[in-house]
Amino acid sequence: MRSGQITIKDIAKELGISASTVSRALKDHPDISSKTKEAVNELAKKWHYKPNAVALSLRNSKTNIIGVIIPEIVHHFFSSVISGIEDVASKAGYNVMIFQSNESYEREMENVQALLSSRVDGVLVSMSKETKDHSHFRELRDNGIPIVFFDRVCNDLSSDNVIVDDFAGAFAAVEHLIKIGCKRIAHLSAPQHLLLAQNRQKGFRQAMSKHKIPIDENLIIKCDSFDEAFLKTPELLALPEPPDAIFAVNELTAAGALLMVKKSGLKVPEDISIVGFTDGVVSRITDPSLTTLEQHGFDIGLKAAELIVERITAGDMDYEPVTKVVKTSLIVRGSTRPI
Amino acid sequence: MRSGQITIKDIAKELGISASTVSRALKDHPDISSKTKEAVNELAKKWHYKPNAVALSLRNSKTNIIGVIIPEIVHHFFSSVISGIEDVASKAGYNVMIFQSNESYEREMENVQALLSSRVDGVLVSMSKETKDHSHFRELRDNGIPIVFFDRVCNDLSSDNVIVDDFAGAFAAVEHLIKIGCKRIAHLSAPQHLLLAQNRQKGFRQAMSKHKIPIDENLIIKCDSFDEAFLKTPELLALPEPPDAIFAVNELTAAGALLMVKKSGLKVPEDISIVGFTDGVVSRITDPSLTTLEQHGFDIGLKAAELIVERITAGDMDYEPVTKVVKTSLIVRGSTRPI
DNA sequence: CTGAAAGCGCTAACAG
DNA sequence: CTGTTAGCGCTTTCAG
Repeated sequence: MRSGQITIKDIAKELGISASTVSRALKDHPDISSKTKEAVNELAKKWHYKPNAVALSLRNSKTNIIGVIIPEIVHHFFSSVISGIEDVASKAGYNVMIFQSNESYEREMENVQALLSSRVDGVLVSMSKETKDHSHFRELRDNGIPIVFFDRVCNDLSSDNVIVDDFAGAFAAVEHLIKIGCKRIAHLSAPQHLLLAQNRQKGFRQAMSKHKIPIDENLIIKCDSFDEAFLKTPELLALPEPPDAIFAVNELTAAGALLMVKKSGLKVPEDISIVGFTDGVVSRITDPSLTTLEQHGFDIGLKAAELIVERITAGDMDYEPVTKVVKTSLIVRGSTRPI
Repeated sequence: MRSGQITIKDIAKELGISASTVSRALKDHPDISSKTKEAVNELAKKWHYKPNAVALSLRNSKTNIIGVIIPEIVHHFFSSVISGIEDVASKAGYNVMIFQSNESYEREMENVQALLSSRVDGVLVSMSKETKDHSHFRELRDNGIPIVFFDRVCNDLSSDNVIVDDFAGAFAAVEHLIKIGCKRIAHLSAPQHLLLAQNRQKGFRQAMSKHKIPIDENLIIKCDSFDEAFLKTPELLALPEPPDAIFAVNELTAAGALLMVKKSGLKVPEDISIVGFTDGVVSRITDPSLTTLEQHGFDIGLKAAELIVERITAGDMDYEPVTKVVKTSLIVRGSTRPI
């Protein structure tokens, strides 16, 4: 067997015609005689001819590749997003190239370099927690590569964004806690340079003040992982006036808090109600299962991919950035007490 | 600003030299005068020149892309594998292209076509549950593209494999159940055309017979998802002689069984011990947390990626296939009673 | 030390 | 209806 894959030339040679004729025959060009077309198509099928995407990319200056940079793949939310992206992309004829930043700014910049080299047609990014400078993203745009940010977006770079309605989600969650009678609500929050964290905290505060509940700043702490919840929850419970509810910035943190509350002998939801954010498997599987906000990761992936495909096909880098907001939905489960 | 990215030609033109000189200068060719080199490198940096990977791919017939086909990204195990793959790949200078089969044979074949078209250098596959015919994978190989299967491997196609030691894992799990005194052990199993499912069941059977415990075939049922566990667990518990332990083929199934057992009023682990397979977040978060087998998804990804990179660099399709086995580790948690 | 030319696979303008 | 040519960006002989 010959090495390498079949090319248009191989077919041309076999049939004693020119490469361009083969090319035209394969795309059913009206100029070509049906006899030639038949012969070409038959041989192409027989030999399993597959157009060389690399050659096409070079010729058309279009790779049909969408690059994706995410902090961590191993994360229910992010893998859902990728799943959504892959879905839209494959339907639109694009392939998806994945890069992990591992929450490192350094790595994220390398990823961007690789993306530039690869000449991807568009890029989808959820920023690393470390990232504060955005010039590498600007470089993509300067090179005519459209970007859509999702979830962890840039506040200073004017850009296309697809985000969760963090504010409304947090607001709804906290309002729910208030409605079921909670008064001292703690908030386990993420670093405040993330827009997402800001908005969730804003939602928390606004819900509290709407219902005229004083905010105890001691109940708002930075705590955004399963392990950190193990450390910090006991401290909260040890306060002179401990909380009667916890609103956590994400699912794993909520699960960690839940475990620690139970371990300390308190009952959920009788003594303390807990609400998380993001509806992954985790929230369904804890005992009691977690009241949480469905974040619709898959939808975010869909929307982000649709938007980037739009930008790519428009081919015009002079667009007005849009921000698409995906609504969250409050899912009430066992970790909050009934009204 | 010019549209498209900077090319070697742009630099050549600006400097009044030829493209080939620029090319050589950029790769520090000894023939080139240091003055020229300096000028070229300076301008390249100033203009943010990035070599066009597409052109390189075409020229070298090498894309530096590794294609990955997996059933579902949204799955702790698979996303861990991808993470491992991405890690190795990026270090070795490869990019990773992701395709989901969504457990569909149809889709998997389309993925392979896309991979062929993309001229990826190598492919990593975990087969869909539906796949019984493997000619599409053979086509990859016939075109000189090496494949490494992981986790869900092909039994009839002789190929490189990276698998979990399912047999030993299952054996260890069941032996542990026996040691803590369980006698009637149920096995929630996956479809038997998957090698993985066969091996786990074999491990189950062998452990039982080693300890001379009779196997009740009514306690071996096909049940491999969270929802299915909701349906089938009550049936098991309603048997005249219900089980005193459950060994589930995966984590979510174990979690589903756990919930149903608790719901039926029985206590875990006092009345029934449960062991799962795969150590994802889920197993750590259930109450009690699940005794399970760490499947080392990340390691599988590492190994698979290392192997494919090896095959690619060897560039010889005439190799003796190897099967690498990643050991599982039994993690004992609260869902099994102490000895 | 540098340049011109050819070729990776494909297509589109141009020319019969 | 079909072939020739040129070019996408890059490297690598071969010539100077």
